[in-house]
Amino acid sequence: MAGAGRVAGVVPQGAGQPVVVRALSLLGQFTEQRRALNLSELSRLAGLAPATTLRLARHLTEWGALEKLEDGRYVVGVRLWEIASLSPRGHGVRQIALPYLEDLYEVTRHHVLLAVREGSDAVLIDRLSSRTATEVAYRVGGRLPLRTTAVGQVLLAHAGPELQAEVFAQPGGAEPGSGSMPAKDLRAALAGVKHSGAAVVRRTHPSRTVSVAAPVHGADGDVVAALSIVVPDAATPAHELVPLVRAAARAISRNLGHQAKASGAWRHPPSTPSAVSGTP
Amino acid sequence: MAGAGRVAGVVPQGAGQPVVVRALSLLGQFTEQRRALNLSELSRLAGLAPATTLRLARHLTEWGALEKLEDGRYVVGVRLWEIASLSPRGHGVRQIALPYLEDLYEVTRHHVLLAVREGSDAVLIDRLSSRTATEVAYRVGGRLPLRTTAVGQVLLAHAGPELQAEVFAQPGGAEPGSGSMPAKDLRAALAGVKHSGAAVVRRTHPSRTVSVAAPVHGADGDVVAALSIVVPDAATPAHELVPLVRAAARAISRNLGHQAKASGAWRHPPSTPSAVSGTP
DNA sequence: AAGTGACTTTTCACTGAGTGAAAAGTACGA
DNA sequence: TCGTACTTTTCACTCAGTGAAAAGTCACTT
Repeated sequence: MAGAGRVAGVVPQGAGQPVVVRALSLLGQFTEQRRALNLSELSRLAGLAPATTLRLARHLTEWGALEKLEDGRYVVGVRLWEIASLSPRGHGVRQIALPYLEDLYEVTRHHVLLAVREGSDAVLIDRLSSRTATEVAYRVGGRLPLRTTAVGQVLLAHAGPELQAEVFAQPGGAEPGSGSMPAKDLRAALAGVKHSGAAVVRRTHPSRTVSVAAPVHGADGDVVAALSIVVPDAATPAHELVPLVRAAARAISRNLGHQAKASGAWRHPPSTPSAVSGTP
Repeated sequence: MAGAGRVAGVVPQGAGQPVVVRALSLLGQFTEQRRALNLSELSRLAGLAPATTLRLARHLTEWGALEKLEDGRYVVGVRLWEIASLSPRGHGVRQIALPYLEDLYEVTRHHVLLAVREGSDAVLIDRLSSRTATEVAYRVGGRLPLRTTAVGQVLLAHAGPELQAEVFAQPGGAEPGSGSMPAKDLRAALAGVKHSGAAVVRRTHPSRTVSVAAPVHGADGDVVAALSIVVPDAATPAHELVPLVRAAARAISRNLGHQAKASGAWRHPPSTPSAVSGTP
């Protein structure tokens, strides 16, 4: 593959990456702000030749990963959404956690968040919010920074040292309204998070809020997700929320098979379809 | 690409399909029952050589479409889930419809479903259910038949004639508890659905239920989704539910930009980020 | 009607990315 | 120690994928 057109001796290929990755990178160009892209946008953003982009986009469309609108633009397809709903760390934890999130929400009537780690970010898996609660910055499916959010700090505190080092090395601190925390302070904060079993983060933007997050453990003891509640500052003091959030997080962990005679839970659905698989 | 190993003149490749599609077909092997697959299962199910499967699975993993567990098995990754959450017909309609689904649920306390069409099936986009409501057969992200479900009949009634023909040609009728409807009766039923603006379907399995579904229209007038309520038989008579469901469906349609001076809605997020994009 | 600019799609000669049989490595149980 | 099943590496072969260029399409402008 990869030719130089008609003239010989020209630059061969677009990238050193395999076709499959290049095709997937097209999917990666879609964002919250850019939910529909035309061919030239896709081509430009992904850095691929138009002809190549067209062919790949067609293959993706053929399978259902993309859909083509009548105006020629492409959007992410339902088929992809369908497959993605099988993601254990996506809809999987969500299904198990949902009832507990609802309990927490019913009791407090504030925002309740569930997030998992993906690379050096957190991804928001679910959010319950009343229309009257304070404004929140993040949407389901969106990414959150690890440094400046409560869920992020919980996930970071329990992550491997390599990841922590990577995050510390990042520029960071640019998040508005959270006060750019010096690297040393953050390291200390993470230690505190690990000991206390909860992270407390204050923000001033987009509104004055306090977030309290706690870790959710999987069957093997790893931290697989973080649960958090976001309340307006000056509401219930944080130290009263900590036990509430920790208790809910523990309940979810137990349902995931944590410390429960290694029942397998969502890590072994074929043998024990008890936990994740069912329709509640 | 595609070689015959060392010996010359042997069958060349695994399939006539492009690499990208073959890679995506690996994703397609994951189902509700099989959320984690090892290499040989993937290889066998997809009909690809082990070496090829390994390479493709690695590429998918590299990008995040798959994740590899410590036991060597693969699962669908959060990155894919993240991208899929940008699907206008997936999370897109869901976001807009959710408040109305909630209203319907609050008022009736029965199952509320939202589904879109994907190929010759319906895909369940969202479901609200109390723990006390009747049993339902389907899960979010799962597929529903078009012939035998209320949402399916709504989607089918408003689909193009080619699709209708295709569905009529299928074996069908094998769904338990819905009474295999003769093709002619179904065709008549669909006409009724189109006129009355609602589909009513009775089931006896897994429990005795009545479903009432109504169409949701997009900005351009097409039916983009179907909304339905599922109540135990002998509860509120169906004819009383029809106006309720239709009203909710119309409210959602309006929010999608239906008949509202072609505001664009979710089909044109870049220009008018009003509807789908926001975090409610 | 003819011209302009931007986008999509087709064409085609070239070649290295992808292929899969076979072999080697790994893990587990008898 | 041997046997079985799965994962991973190797490697000679070649065709699927590539992208520059050209052609087609569409919406505006003059």
